[in-house]
Amino acid sequence: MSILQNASDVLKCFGDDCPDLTVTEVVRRLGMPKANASRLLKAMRDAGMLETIGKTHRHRPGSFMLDLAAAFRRSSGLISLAGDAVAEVSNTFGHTGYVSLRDGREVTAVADYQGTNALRVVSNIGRRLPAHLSATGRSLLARMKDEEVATLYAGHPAARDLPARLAKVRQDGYAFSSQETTPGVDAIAIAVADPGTQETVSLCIVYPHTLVDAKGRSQMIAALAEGAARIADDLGDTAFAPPRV
Amino acid sequence: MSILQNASDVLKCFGDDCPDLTVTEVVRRLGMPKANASRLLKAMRDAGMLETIGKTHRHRPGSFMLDLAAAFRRSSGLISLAGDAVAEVSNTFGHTGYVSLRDGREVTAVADYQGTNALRVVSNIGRRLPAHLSATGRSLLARMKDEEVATLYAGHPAARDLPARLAKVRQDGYAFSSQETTPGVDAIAIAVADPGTQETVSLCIVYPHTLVDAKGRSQMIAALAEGAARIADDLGDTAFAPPRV
DNA sequence: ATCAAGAGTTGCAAAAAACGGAACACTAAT
DNA sequence: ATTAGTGTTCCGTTTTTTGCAACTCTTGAT
Repeated sequence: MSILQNASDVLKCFGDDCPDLTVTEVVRRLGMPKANASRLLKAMRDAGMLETIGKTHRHRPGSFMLDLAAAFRRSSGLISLAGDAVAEVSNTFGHTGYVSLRDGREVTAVADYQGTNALRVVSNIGRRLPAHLSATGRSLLARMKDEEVATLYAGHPAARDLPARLAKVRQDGYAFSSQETTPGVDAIAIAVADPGTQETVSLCIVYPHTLVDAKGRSQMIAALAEGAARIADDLGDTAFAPPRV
Repeated sequence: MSILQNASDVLKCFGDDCPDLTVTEVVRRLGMPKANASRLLKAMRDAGMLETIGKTHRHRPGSFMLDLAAAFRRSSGLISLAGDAVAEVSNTFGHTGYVSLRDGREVTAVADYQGTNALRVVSNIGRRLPAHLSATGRSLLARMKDEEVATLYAGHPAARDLPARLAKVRQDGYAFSSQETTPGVDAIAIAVADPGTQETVSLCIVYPHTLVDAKGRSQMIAALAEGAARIADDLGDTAFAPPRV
C-alpha cells in the first residue's frame, strides 16, 4: 500500500464533517498502527499537506489546499460556464445557487452563489449529499443510462424507485425536490454535459418553500433552462433536453 | 526525498495560474526524471489526488480536494466569524469582500463574497498576491513585530519602505490601497487575530475606484471595523486597534 | 506524591516502495 | 518515411515504509 494512498485517506477524512484530526483519530478511522499514523502525519506536515492548529496536536489541511479548489474550477470550462449561468439566475431571483457534480452515489457543490434575499438558503459548500435524495443528484443521475444507474445502486434500497423518478426527471427536463433534504427548502436542478471532456454538472437553485409559488417556480425553471441550453449549445451537448414550457 | 513531498510539489503547481498538468510539464517545472514523473502522476491518480480531464493526458486535482477547502474553513472559528462579518458589509454596500490569510510573503483568499452592484470587482479566489503590494497583505503584516517583518523580507527590495507603510497601517487602524494591484480598484482591509490559535485573518472590501467618495469610504471602514471589533472582542484579541473616527 | 491511562514519538530489522537510466510504444507533423 | 515530442515499462540499486515494542509526556485520580 503506497503512502500516497494513506495520505489520501487521511485527507478524505476531512470530507465528512470532520474539521480536524489527531494521531489517535486517524488510528481509529483508518485502523493503522499508531506509530504509522504518527509518522504519516509528520510526513504530511513536512510536505505542507497538513498543518497543526495553533500549538495543539490537531491537524487540518494545509493552507495551499485552498488553491486546489480554485484550480479545479479553472480547469473545467464547463464549471465556469455553469457558474456564470447560475450566478445570473441567483442574482435575478435573489435565491442561492449551486454548481455540483456527482462522485459515485454522492454529489458535492463546487461553487456556490449566495442569494440576496433577506430570507434565503444558506449555502453549505463542501457538504456531500446522497445523489438519489437531492434534486441536484437526480438531475445528474438522469443523464446516465438506466443500466449504469442500476449498476451503481446494485443492492441499494433506493434501486427500486430510482428508475421511475429519473424517468420523470428526463421527461420534465428538470429535477425538483420539495423539503426533501432540508425542511422548508425546495430545489430546482438541471444538468448539462461537456461531450469533449465527458463531464456532467448540475445547475441548481435552492429557495425557501414558502417564498415561491407555482408561477415563480416556472420562471426560475425557465431561467435556469435558458442558461443550461446556452451551455449545451456552445459545447455541443446534443443529449440535453430543455424543459417543456 | 519523500514521495509525499513530490506529490505536494505537484499539487502546488496548481496554485499559480496552472489549471492542469501533463507528465512533461511536471518534468519541466520540478526537474525530475521523466520516468519518475510518469509514475508519480499514476500513483497520485490511483490515490485519487489527481484525475485526468476526459480521456486526455492532462491532470487536475481530484474532486475530493474540493472538500478540503471547506474543511479548512470549518476548522477555524476565526475564518467563519470573519466570513460572516465580511458578508454583512458586502451586502450592505454591494461591493465584493474577501477573507484572506498570509502564507510567507503571499496572501490567499479563503472565502469571497460577490458584491451585488452592477459595477463590482469580480472575485478571483485562489489567486496569490504579494503581501506587501496589497491592502490585505499589509493589514496582516502590520500585525507582526517589525523584527519579524524584517526577517521575512530580508534581502527583499520592499524591506526598506515596508516599516513606514506598516506603521501607518497600525496608526490608522486599517490598510488601504488605491489602484495598486488592479487599475481602477481600491481596497480596504482590517486584520483580526485569534489569540487561542495564533491565527490572523484579514477582512477586506474591494470596490471600483470611481464609485466611492471619501464619505462612502469612511462608512465602509467603520462597518468593517465594527465587524472586526466584535470578533476581536469575542476572541479576546487585545492587540486589535480599531480605526480612529 | 504516586500511579495509571491515554496520547505521541522513536530504534530496529524486514519488507516494500521509489529511484535513475535506457529501451520501448504511440502520435503528430514534416 | 523520418523526426520530434510525449508517455510508459523494464532493470538492479537505493531509499522509504512498515509493524512491533519500548519510551516520553501529559493528565487526572487515588
